[in-house]
Amino acid sequence: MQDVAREAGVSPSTVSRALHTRGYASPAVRARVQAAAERIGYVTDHNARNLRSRTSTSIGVLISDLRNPFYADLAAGIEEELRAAQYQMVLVNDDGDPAEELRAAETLLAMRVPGVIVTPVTAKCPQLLQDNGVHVVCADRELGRSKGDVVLSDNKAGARELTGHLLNLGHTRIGLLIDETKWSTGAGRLAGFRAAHLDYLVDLDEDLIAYTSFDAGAAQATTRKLLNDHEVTAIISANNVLAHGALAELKDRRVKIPRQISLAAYDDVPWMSLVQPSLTTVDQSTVEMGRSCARLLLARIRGELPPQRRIVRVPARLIVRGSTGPAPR
Amino acid sequence: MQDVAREAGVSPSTVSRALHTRGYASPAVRARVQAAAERIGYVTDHNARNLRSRTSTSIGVLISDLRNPFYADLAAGIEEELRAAQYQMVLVNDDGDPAEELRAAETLLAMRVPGVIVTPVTAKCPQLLQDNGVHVVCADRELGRSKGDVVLSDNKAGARELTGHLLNLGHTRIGLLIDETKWSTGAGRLAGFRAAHLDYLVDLDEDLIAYTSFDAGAAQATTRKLLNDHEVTAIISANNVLAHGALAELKDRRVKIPRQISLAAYDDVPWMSLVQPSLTTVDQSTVEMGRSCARLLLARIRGELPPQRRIVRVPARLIVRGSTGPAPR
DNA sequence: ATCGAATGTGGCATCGATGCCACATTCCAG
DNA sequence: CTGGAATGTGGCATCGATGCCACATTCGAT
Repeated sequence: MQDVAREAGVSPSTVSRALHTRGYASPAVRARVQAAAERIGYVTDHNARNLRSRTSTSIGVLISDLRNPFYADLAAGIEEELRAAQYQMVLVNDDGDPAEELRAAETLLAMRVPGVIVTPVTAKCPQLLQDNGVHVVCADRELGRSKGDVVLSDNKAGARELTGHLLNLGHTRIGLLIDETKWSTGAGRLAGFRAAHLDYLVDLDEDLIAYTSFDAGAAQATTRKLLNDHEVTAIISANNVLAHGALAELKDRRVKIPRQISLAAYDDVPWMSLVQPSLTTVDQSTVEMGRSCARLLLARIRGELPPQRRIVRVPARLIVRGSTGPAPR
Repeated sequence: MQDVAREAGVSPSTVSRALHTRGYASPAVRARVQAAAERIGYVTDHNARNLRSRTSTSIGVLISDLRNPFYADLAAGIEEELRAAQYQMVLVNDDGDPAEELRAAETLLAMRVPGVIVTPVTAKCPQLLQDNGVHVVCADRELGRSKGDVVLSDNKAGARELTGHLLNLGHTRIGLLIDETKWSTGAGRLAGFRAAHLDYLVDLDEDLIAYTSFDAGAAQATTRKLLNDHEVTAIISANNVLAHGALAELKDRRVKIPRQISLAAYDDVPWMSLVQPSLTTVDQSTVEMGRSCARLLLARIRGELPPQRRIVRVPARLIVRGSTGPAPR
């Protein structure tokens, strides 16, 4: 910047004003400075600016697994919105590991980011960040009674609609493949599943709720067990990973979908419309969810929001495709 | 840091040495300083450190579309390796738009990142970065005769093996669905396609090379045209997006795969093993490719490499599944 | 006992951008 | 024609970490 000042024949202070802040600067000087900057290829040093102004335009994004299209879409939505607002995205995978997550949070603190978007694994992580004055938006899930802003899919409504769709087709024994119910995500989907049974006055056999772990292989094994031990005419999987496992098992068994068994999933991802038959799913508008997170966070950073926490519920949409049909009688 | 110094009863210089650099610092003082830092929750300010040392531990990653599993896997591999080395990933989507790409490059310059990994859209972008002393690794493709390091899938070998597999099954009229051949990626795959025909002494009908654009819808239309205008017994699509379009068209036509037509694709992504029949593909080890990029870049940054450019070719692996079979006679 | 090396520690300038304050110039009103 | 506001511009300290240099202390060797 010194160089630009020399080149333009003004002081560094003036250069700063001319290029960035909206302080006094005559049009003539402004033009001259800009020309000079252009000429010598000057690029502002973010580190210096950040140091001085005690902030940064980088936003931390902490997710579990970029290879899962759900997180990838979420990140894509976030990035899109941040980029439009001239912010940068620092992306960290935590692999669902609390230790990694905490380490990442510390790194982001060191970077003095003004905000972080996180799909939290542990409540400690958002806590640590907030304690240090960093704005936090939790995405996709809520841990216990947290304090900060949060953006969620309307899990209960979505699962209720999906389950209702199957009940309406005459299914009365529907298996639910689910991995966790401690976080709001799983809890909501389970609640929706239950609610739909109430809506249709169908008794819910608790044994048909098959708990598994967040892993396609495990989901396949659990599906196998479910099918061996119980009579079901339909299966709902609580997310795209579990759907993968369930479908693999049905495929192995050469079960006719939906003639013998209907299959449906929460969280629509591209492959679900490519398989034969294509899967009935709930689209949770993941990209839009990402955008919402970013918009909310930016508004918070700019101080445009009242202090109380905001909960954004992104509507879920049922997409009926070929994998669900009338219950075999 | 001042606070830590006061807390520990030493000077800031000593704190710096005790915590970070490997200068003189007695074990006693070092321990005392660390305890003090811990107590008041001190976290190094990266901005200050970066400013002073004229560098940064953030690495820029410029890709076209995070929602495409290819790029997501690439980014995941990069992030994994960077994180292990205590670097951060600043991820930017350029949507394949040269203007966005250039804008992103400027932002990364402003951040004073020591290196960037990019799937380049324009040669200008790596050029600009290199001119400003930033190390660049190009991933997945090479533009013209570029100067820098590059990590590529062994496109020619992979495509040759895949095409050979089909020729070996007796197919003599194989359609190739491809979007571009100006970049090394498409050029390599096309070259492999040709080479295989030579290997098997099969005349290649140039009309069977169907040029389309990087978009599933367009690929579907192009596939339709290909099937309408020509007799083919097999189709190869040059990447996962085009495969999506091709499969959609075959599905619409209720073509029996592989009885009537065999389908194969370059770039294995998860859905390809889920569809019925599952697709024969070439796995380009995308995650490993990402890791390679990061390793190469870090080595470059650390000055561990000789000056001449390095070209890493990641082996591609043919995966034969159910979508390819003997040519109908 | 004395000198010089070895080993720690503090002082201070520095990285580049910013924003406050002071100062210079222009301009209009009285 | 003069005083004071209005409008620009430069000087300087500052953000926090670093690394050089100088200095202080300890220790062993002669």
